[in-house]
Order: sequence, then C-alpha cells, then structure tokens
Amino acid sequence: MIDVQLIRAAPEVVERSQRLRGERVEAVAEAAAADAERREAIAEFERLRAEQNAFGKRVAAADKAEKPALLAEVKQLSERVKAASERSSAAEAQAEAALAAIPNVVLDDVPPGGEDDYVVLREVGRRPAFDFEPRDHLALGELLGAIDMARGAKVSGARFYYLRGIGARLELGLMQLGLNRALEAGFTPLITPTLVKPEIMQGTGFLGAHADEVYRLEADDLYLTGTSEVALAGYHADEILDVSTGPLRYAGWSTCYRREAGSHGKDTRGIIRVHQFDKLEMFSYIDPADAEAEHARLLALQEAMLTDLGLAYRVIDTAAGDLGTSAARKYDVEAWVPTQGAYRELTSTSNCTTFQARRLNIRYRAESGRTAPVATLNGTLATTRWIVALLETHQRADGSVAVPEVLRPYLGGLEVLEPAS
RNA sequence: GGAGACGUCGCAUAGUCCGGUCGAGUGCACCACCCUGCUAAGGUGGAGAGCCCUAUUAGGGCUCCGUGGGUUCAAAUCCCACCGUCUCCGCCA
Repeated sequence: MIDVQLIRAAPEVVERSQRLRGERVEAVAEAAAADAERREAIAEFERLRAEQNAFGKRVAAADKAEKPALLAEVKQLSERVKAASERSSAAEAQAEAALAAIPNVVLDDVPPGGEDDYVVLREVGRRPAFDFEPRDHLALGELLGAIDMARGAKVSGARFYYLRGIGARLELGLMQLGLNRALEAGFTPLITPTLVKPEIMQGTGFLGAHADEVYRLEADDLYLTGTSEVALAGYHADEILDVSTGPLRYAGWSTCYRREAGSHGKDTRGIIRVHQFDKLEMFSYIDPADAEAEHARLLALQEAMLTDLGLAYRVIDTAAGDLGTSAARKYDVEAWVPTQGAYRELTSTSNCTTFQARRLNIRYRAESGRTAPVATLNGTLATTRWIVALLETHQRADGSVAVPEVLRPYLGGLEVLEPAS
C-alpha cells in the first residue's frame, strides 16, 4: 500500500512511477477521487454521530416523564447516523481498494521498461572453460546419484524431484553455509510457517497480478507460500517495532511452493524451475531512511556467497516493469550456467520501502514520537537452484565435481563429489 | 473430534449477572518534575492506537474492550457466528 499522502500532495510522482512500470496512470486520479469521497463521507458521518452521542447523554440524564419525547426525536437521528455510517464504510472500502490497486512507487533511478530492460551493474568472476564437453546439472546430478526427477514425477508429477545422497547433503550444506553467514551478519534464524492466512498473503503483495502463481488450500482458506518472505513480513504484522538501535534482521528458512503457471515448456529439464524448493531468505525491518543502505548490504552478502562458492555472476538492476508489486527496486544476482551459456537468477533482493509495512501495519516510533511504517527488505541467501550452477561450474571431465572450500566443512570435509558406481 | 473455561489500553487485572454516570478503575513497568547527601523509598503529573477537521507543533471530533454481524435511542456489558488461548477426554503420524 502506498502512502495516501503522496496521492494528495504529489500525484505526479505516483503517475510517473505508473508510467515507468507500464501500469494504468488513471489509477492515481481514481484513488485521489475515492479518497476525497471517503473523507467527505467520514466527515458527514462523524458530524451526525457527535450529535447522536450528545443526545444519548441527555436521554440518560432525563427523568422518566421526558424520556419518551426525547426517544422519539433521537430515533430518526439514529436512522440518519446508520445511513451515513454505511455510506462512509462503503467509501472507505472503495478508497482502500483504489489505493491497493497501485503498486509501490519505484525509486528515482530504477531503469524504465520491462523484463528485458534491466541494467547490468557488473559482471564478476571468471566463467569456467572446459576442455571437454560439459554435462548439464541434471546429467551430473544423475551421475552423482544426487537428483532423481523420474521418481519425483512418479510421486508428485512434473517439476517435482528427489534430492538424494550427496544431493540432499549439498542442499543442506548450502543452507547451513548461508545461515552461518547470516548469523555472523546479525540475522536471527527463523524457521517459518509455509501456510499462511489470506490477509498475510495479501499484505505482502503476492495476491496481486501473480495470484495464479500461488497454491491455495481451499478447504482451510490458507495459502502455501512461494517464499518465506511472506511469513517473515507477517511476523511483525500489527506491531510497533523499536528500530532506533538498528534494524531487525531475520534469516528465514523454508520450503517454497510455486505453481509455475504460465511457464509451461520453460526450463522443463532438471531443478531450475520446480514446484517445490528450499530457500534461505534474509529479511530486514528498518528505519525508512536507511533502507537503501540496507539494500546494498543484502546485495553484498549475496555476492559474497556467490564469489566464495566460485561462481561467475552478474548483478542486474531490474527494470520498473518487471518489479513485483511491493518492490521499489530490485537487484538480481545471476550465476553463469555453462551449458546454457547464460546467466540465471540465483538471488533477488528487493527494497519494499514502506509499502509492505503499511499494508501489514508494521510501524516504528519516529523521532517526532509519532508512529510511521518501517521499511522492509528481503533477499535470497541460498536456494535449491544454486546446485545447478555449483555442479556445472565445478565439474570435471570424469563427471566428478570439485567442492568449493567454503562448503567442505558442511559436507564432512569432502573435496570432490564422485559419480556413484 | 467431544466437553468446559477464558480473550479489556506494554504486562497483570477490575468492570460483563442488573446496557447510559465506562474509552474504561487499580497494580507493575514507563516518562517528566518534586523531595531525598549518594542506582532505594515517597510525592505530583503525564502517557494507547487509527482516522477526520481546523490549524501547525496546538485544539476539536469520530472510532477501537479478540474479529465480524445483530438487537437497541444507546453495547466492554445482551444475542449469533468465527478466530485464538488454556484444561479435560478421545484419536493419531
């Protein structure tokens, strides 16, 4: 939810953002009109209500003889209050809906355009060169006995898989590595619920344009989350936080579920795009003034992970049209995947400014003593997909895979993953 | 799954039977000041959230007693539904 003040005081800023995102510019004027209507209806209701309250006091104080006359008089007032109240709450709901239809206002220097209009900020690391024909991650995963797609499909259908043996250990090791780094950086680990209530899903902005990406459990009216960001953001919903001594930082681990609707035929091989995977996610609640600096910190933590795992990557600044509803800016770190000859997203970090917090009612006490919404940021620290880049990058001619040094402690000191016999 | 109890302003509680004098008392914690020869005790005062209006650091109004409905001129208080917590019983990975 954007700040309604912005609609009143500087609608042109919001309109610019809508234009950059390729969203409806008229939505701004509509929200402004709905807001004006809402305020008018509220004022009317409150005026009548005050009158009624004053009357109530007189009725209470009146003696038996004069009560009937007073009651007769106030009865019709009560009718008007009721009507005004209904008008006012309808206007309120409408204003809220109009405002909710507007995604977060993008930051000033976010690149304009759509999915392909990202700006590459930097490329880091050396892409691997092979003097043999490199195998793709699934071939390697099968050779190592690490990934079993066939049985995943048998049990659960397409885009499901088993991680087995060294594959399972690799995933857990990756998560452990990320978790330890998060701990060092002051994040509190959190294992989160993966089923959440509608209002939390709504509040984090995942039921907007991409609602069909989300699994829903009809019988229980719960949603399966596609990222622990949802539970991490919901964690402090309706709370007033003390961020005066620094941000609140959490590292959430969870299994993530995505329907992948509309991606039929894309990335059908292996574990690049699957319905279920694990993810370690960083999440910060912070004074809005410090949000951009925090965004840089999250990105730095992500880059350090990739670098230390020996992965070549690039950082892109996502264009406005490709931002999620809640994000004001988003950086993706994409690893080089040799057999695809392409960079593929391994991490994503978004600055949601106060957008999520306003919807979820998460506030802090500003210096003025008033409450104000905090800023929230999120960023990936490890996911199942990382295995793809790891296996492909560090493979050898015989199908074995070198283990990056930072990962070895989590695999019992193992230096090389050997093909299963 | 069954039965019962409960949900009040940071925490703990009063108020609910018998609707108006309750947006709400008390204790603790908190803030300011006073007192006190020292981080204690005591005294006085302040202090919730959201929204609207006038205004701009101040004032006025409205809403909020788990959530949502209903009854009523009027609901923390009566009725209904839902959610949550606790206790007991049953069942179970």
